[in-house]
Amino acid sequence: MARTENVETHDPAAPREVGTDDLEDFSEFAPDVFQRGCSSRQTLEIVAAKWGVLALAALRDGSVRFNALRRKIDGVSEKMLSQTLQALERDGLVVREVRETIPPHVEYSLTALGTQVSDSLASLIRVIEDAVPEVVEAREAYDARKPA
Amino acid sequence: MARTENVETHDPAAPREVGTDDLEDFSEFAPDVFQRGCSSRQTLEIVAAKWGVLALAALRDGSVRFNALRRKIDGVSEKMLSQTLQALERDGLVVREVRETIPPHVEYSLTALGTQVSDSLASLIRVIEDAVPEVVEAREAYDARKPA
DNA sequence: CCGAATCCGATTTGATACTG
DNA sequence: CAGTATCAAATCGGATTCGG
Repeated sequence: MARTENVETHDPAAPREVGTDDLEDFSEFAPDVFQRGCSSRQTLEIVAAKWGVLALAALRDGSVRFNALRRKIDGVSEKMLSQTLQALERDGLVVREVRETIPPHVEYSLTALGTQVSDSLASLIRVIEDAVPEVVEAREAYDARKPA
Repeated sequence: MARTENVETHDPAAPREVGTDDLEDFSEFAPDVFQRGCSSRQTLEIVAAKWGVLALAALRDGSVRFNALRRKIDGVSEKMLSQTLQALERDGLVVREVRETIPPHVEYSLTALGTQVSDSLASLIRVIEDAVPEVVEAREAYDARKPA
């Protein structure tokens, strides 16, 4: 019974929206993404969250500033990008470097681990982008079968 | 302004929770996951959704029945698994085969495209599982820096 | 200019119950 | 067995506000 006791409906003092689950620590066991609570599953949920893939992919170019990332990733809000980057930084996939200039200058880049992950994602993205015609066709066929 | 006019707070008659965005059709353009509305981005959001990765990974073993998938993917609800599989089927990554017996017998398997995607995901998962010790350490360091 | 914190509606999620 | 329906709760995400 190490689950949270936080039963307060919608606690506003909890800025823990992306990838900050606090289930049990499974780090002693063989990592298995299929087991919930496993660290690897937690990391997967951050990486494979709505903005995680795109953030990691966008960082392959090298070091990128916050607003440059924001512009590149169409549709992301400041809040979600910020949260996503924080979660990725916490898991050691991304580094955040602050240059104390005026105006401030913050750059994000990949760690070695982040680069490995990003490489896998790049291959995933390539497959998906190349498959667009096929996917569109599949969708049309599916929707024709199930118009309901 | 082609966005939905569905302003009714929480319309229960809308079973469109996974991967059924209805933005514009970008299929004429060069696919770019960074552009919202692009088909490739829609597919990515299904694949890289909370349960998409695990479902595709779980299907690498071959043809699997619904409840077997459900047992393998710890924590998934029937509803989400069902929605995820439907979305994946719609995009042509998964095939659903029904055997009209009593009791019913439904098997899911990967298409050729689904297999390609799943291969990328397998590599991603391997990286993440192998990195668990590193990630756990990174988390501790991060939390020590920012206990607030 | 960079980004974090707060507020709050909308969407997604998941337990449970129910159907073919 | 393989889902769908229902509803409450959690999460998301945009707008705005605040701080360095």
